[in-house]
Amino acid sequence: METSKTGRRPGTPQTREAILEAAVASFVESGYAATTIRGVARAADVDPALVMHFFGSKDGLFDAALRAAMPVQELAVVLEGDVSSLGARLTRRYLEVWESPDTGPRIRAIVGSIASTPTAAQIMRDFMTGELAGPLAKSLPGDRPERRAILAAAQLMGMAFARYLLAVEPMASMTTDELVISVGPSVQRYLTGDLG
Amino acid sequence: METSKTGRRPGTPQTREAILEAAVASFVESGYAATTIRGVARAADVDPALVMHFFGSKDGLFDAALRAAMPVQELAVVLEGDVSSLGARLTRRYLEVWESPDTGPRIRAIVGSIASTPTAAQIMRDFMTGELAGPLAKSLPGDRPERRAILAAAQLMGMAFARYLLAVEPMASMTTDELVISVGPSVQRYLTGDLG
DNA sequence: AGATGAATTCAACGTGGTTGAATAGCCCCC
DNA sequence: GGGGGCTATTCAACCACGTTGAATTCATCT
Repeated sequence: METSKTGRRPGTPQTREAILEAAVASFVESGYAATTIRGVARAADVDPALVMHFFGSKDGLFDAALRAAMPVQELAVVLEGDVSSLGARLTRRYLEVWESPDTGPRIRAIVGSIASTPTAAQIMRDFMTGELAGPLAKSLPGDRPERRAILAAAQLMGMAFARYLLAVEPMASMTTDELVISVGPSVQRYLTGDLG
Repeated sequence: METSKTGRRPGTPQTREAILEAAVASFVESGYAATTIRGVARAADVDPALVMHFFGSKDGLFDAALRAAMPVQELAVVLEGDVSSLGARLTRRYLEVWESPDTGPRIRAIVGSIASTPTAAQIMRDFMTGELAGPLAKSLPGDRPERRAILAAAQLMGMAFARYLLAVEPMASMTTDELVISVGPSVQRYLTGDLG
């Protein structure tokens, strides 16, 4: 007899994971706009409506695909150690996250999609406050630690934005060490210096 | 007789400008994704195909609408005066551009659309190098002026990104003066300080 | 065995960007 | 002063996309 087309497939369904995997790949490689639900469905060998069934909307898919994949990856590990050299350590660690082959592309996909999707801005906001500035503020000795932390985070964002998204020269071709030496002290000033 | 539907309209055609105006308004108010060629055409009381005829594609329309509208607006005016306090002046001027009711929304529209459209990144790159870092580098006394200028520009971008696009706290609710006092010295360090 | 619920597909709708052909007004040249 | 060519303008259509609703099949619980 014919293999049935519609209805539930036999066997244990891990289709949801397959869809997510295909979605992450597409969002990372092609960005939000160029990623289509139909394309993801095709890649996962599945009907487009099934993607909707699981994730509700294209935005929901983006959310599920990239929020889970955000690097909770031990950015806080650099907080241990003396705070007088935290600026350099933090700058270096941050650069590593943007350059790592698995975390970097995802971050770029999220940051690049800000304003096209409402979720992207929310993910980024959650990351900056919850993941970066939050823990950072807790380990700062001076006054107004939240302000210090967010100023440092903003400086790091700007550096990454210019270097990895815009790839503007001569920022893009500086070495990591040069960046740490150049930017680190500014970060350090936000963390422990005089803010007026 | 009937007024003709198709063919050229009588009178001097300044339709192109009307389309551009409608496009700027829509891009600024609604962003790139939510702006539709059909909607712009409707607002300009014109057929969608005419928009294509003039601007080639949605991306071309975006380019024409917002590149021309970018603030060549005297960012270089702050370059006059002593370079020892340039950091503060530049920071203040930059904030003004992002906060001005006519330039601010346009910049936000462009920056927010990066990666959805290839043009947005190009516009932003041109702005950072040609408009900001370029003239800045020429008026710097120290070594590696291009690097100094781009580091300062990146710092300013990060501040604006966190404050105006993400609106992350406590960055969004700081006053302009507080920002100038906090961020100005970091910019100053990039311009004239020791970079290692 | 029957019922319930979840997984899966199909077909369709509406909208959006884009295209190709067609028409109508303007201007230049003989 | 009439004809040819350029440009502005519209119309109709195409195709891909996000999304929806009903239908079907499988797994599981009672």
